[in-house]
Amino acid sequence: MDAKDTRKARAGRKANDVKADLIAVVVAVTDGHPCVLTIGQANALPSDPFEFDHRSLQSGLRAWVEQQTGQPLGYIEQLYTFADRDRIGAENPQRVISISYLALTRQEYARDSAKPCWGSWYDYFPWEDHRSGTPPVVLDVLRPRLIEWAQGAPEVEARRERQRRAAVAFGFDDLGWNEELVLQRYELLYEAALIEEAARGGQHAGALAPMPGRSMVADHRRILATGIARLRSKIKYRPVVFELMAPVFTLLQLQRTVEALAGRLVNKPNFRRLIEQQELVEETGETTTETGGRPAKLYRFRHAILDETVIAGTKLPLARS
Amino acid sequence: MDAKDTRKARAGRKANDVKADLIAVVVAVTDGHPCVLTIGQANALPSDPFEFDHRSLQSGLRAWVEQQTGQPLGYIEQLYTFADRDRIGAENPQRVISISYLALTRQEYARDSAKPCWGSWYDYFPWEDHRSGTPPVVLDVLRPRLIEWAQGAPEVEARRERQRRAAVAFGFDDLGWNEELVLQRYELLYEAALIEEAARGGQHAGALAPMPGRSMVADHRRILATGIARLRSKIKYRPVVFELMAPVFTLLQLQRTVEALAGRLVNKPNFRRLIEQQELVEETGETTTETGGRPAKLYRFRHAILDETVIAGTKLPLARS
DNA sequence: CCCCTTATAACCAGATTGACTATAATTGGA
DNA sequence: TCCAATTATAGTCAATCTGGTTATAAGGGG
Repeated sequence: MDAKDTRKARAGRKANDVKADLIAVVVAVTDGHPCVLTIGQANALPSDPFEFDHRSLQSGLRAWVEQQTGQPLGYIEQLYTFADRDRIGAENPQRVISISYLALTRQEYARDSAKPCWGSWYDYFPWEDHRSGTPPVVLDVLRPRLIEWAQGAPEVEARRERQRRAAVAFGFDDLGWNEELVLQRYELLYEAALIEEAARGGQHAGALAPMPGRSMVADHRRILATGIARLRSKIKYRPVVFELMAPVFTLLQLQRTVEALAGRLVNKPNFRRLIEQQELVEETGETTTETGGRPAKLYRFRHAILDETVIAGTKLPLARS
Repeated sequence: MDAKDTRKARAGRKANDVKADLIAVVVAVTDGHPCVLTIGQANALPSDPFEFDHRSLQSGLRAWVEQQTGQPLGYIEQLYTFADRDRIGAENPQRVISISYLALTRQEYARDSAKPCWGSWYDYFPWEDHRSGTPPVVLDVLRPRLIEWAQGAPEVEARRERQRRAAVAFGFDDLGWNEELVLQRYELLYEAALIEEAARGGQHAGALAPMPGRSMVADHRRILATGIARLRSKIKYRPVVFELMAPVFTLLQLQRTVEALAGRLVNKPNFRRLIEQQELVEETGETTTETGGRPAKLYRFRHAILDETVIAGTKLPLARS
C-alpha cells in the first residue's frame, strides 16, 4: 500500500483505467417553480466526459455549463461520485465514474435552444411538493403500494422493518414530513419497485401499473434526488438562496423561492424576522407595486455578509468564552 | 450532449481515460487523542487503486480498510473527489482522480504491524487544538507570518482582503475561533507559503524557516483537513461520535472524545443535558470507579435512535402544523 | 477521618422560537 | 369617491431553549 508500490502495480494493468463523467444538477427558480436543466427528452441531466485539459473539475464544469446555458453560474458544489452502476445494464465493459455537481443559477434560455430545457423538479418527484398539503399521490398511490410492499416481506420482523422505514420516510403515522429525506424516499420507492427505473433490469418486465413521476435515463433521477436533498439542507444554514434570486427582490419573493425549494410553506412574519436579524439583506430604498396590494420594499443581498460571519455557528455547548 | 453521442465520441479517444484512486481518512480517538491511520513514514494516507471488481466504491473501501486494520469500520462517508493536481509535480502524463472517504473506527493495532500506524491529527495541524486555549504556534508563529504575508500584497485593497481572510480563519481581532474552518485555514497557510507542501513546486526552493505541522505526501494533508472539517461539522447534528466509543462509556469519556475532535472544551453540565434530552444513550446500570472520584454511571448508545428520529430537524420557520 | 477528585442534580436569567394579532398602503371595482 | 380585497409590515406573548453557576453526592488516598 505504499505509494510507490501502487504506482508500479498500476503500470501493468490498463484494465483498471476508467472513464469519468461530469454530471450537473443545474437549478433555477422561476415564479414558484424549482426548475432543473435537462437535455434530450427532458429525461437526462446534462453530462460531459471529463477532459484531460480541464484544469480542475469545478472550473471545467463551470465553463461548460456557462457555455451551454449562456448564464453565469453563481454557485457550484460537488454532490457525490458514483461508481456502482449495478442499476444500469452492465453492457458496458469499461467502468464509468460519475462525478456529480449541484449548480445554482437564474433561469435564462440557452443559446442552443434545441436541446437544453428547464422543467420543474416536481415533475420527476411529484410526492415531494407539500406546499398545498400532502399531495394526493402520497396518500392515494404510494401509501397503499408501500403497505403492500411491506406485507410482501417473508418474515414478520422484515415486515415491521419495511413499514417503519416507509413511515419515517413519508411521515405516515403522524411522524411528520421531513423534506430533507428526498434520497431516502427515492431509494425506498426504488426498492419497492414503484419507480420506473427499478423495472429496467428486466426482473419486473411485465406490464405494470403506471408509476409516479417522470423517469430519467440511467441513474440520473437518483442524482437529481441527491441534489434536491443537498439543496434543501443547505438553504437552512448557508445563504445560497440568493444565488437563485434576481439582483433585487421583495421579501415575499424570497420566501416563495425558499418554499419552492423546500416544498413546504413557511410562516411569513417569522421568516421575515429570521432574514432581517441575520442581516442577510439591505433595503434598496425602492418599492414595487407589481405585487398587488401595498407596495413592497425591495431588498438586495448583502454580499459583504459572505466575508463577515462565514458560518452560522455552533451547536456544541462550548466552555467559557 | 446526448447520452448516445458522448458514448460514441468516447470510443475514439482513449486519451481521456483516467486512473482512479481511493483515499481514506480513517479516524479513531484514544484517550483524548484524535488519531488518523497513516502509512509510510506516517506521511501518507492509505490509498488504493480503484479495482474493476469492486462492487461499489463504498463497499470496496470498507473491505479494504477492514483488511488493513483488522477492525470493522463503523461509519463511512464520501468526502470529496479531487482531480486538480496542479499542486503536485505534473510528471505523470495520465490524469488521476482521487475519491476520498472519511471512516470512523476504534483504534486497534493492525495485523500487518509494519506499515500502518496511528498518529494524532494535531501532529499535522498543531494550530487546530484549542483545548488548552489558543496554542502558542498561532500567536507566535502564524500570526506574524500571516501579517507579513498580508503586507506583501501589491495593492492596498488586496492587503486588506488578505488581513480580513486571516482574521476570519484564525479568529484574530476578537472574531472568535471557528473550529470548522480547518480547510480554509490550511488553504490560507498554503497560499501564504507557510506550509511545506506549498514549497514543493520549486518556486520557493530556497532554505526556508521550519514550517508548522508534519507534512504529507502529495495533497494528503489537504484531504485530511477536509476530513477533519467534515467530522467537526458532522458531530453537531448526527450521532457519529458513538462510532468512536467503546460499547459502554461514561458521559465524561464521551465529552472528552467530542472535545478531542472539536479541538475545544465544552461545558460539562450543558453537554450532559444535551446528550440526555436527545435520548441518545441509556444507562447500563453499571458504574465504574476507574475514573478517579465518585463512580460514574456507564452508558451505552441507543442504536434504536437511528431508526426513530432520523434527522435533527429544521431551521425553517414552517407554517401551521 | 479529612481532603481531594469526580459525578450528578438543581437552578436562574437571557435569548430564541412559534404562533398569533393588529395596522398600513396600495389596486380594482361598485 | 369610497369600499372591499389584497398584500406588506409591525408588534405581542408565552413556551422553550441556552449559557452559565451553584450545590450536593460518592468514591479514593494520605
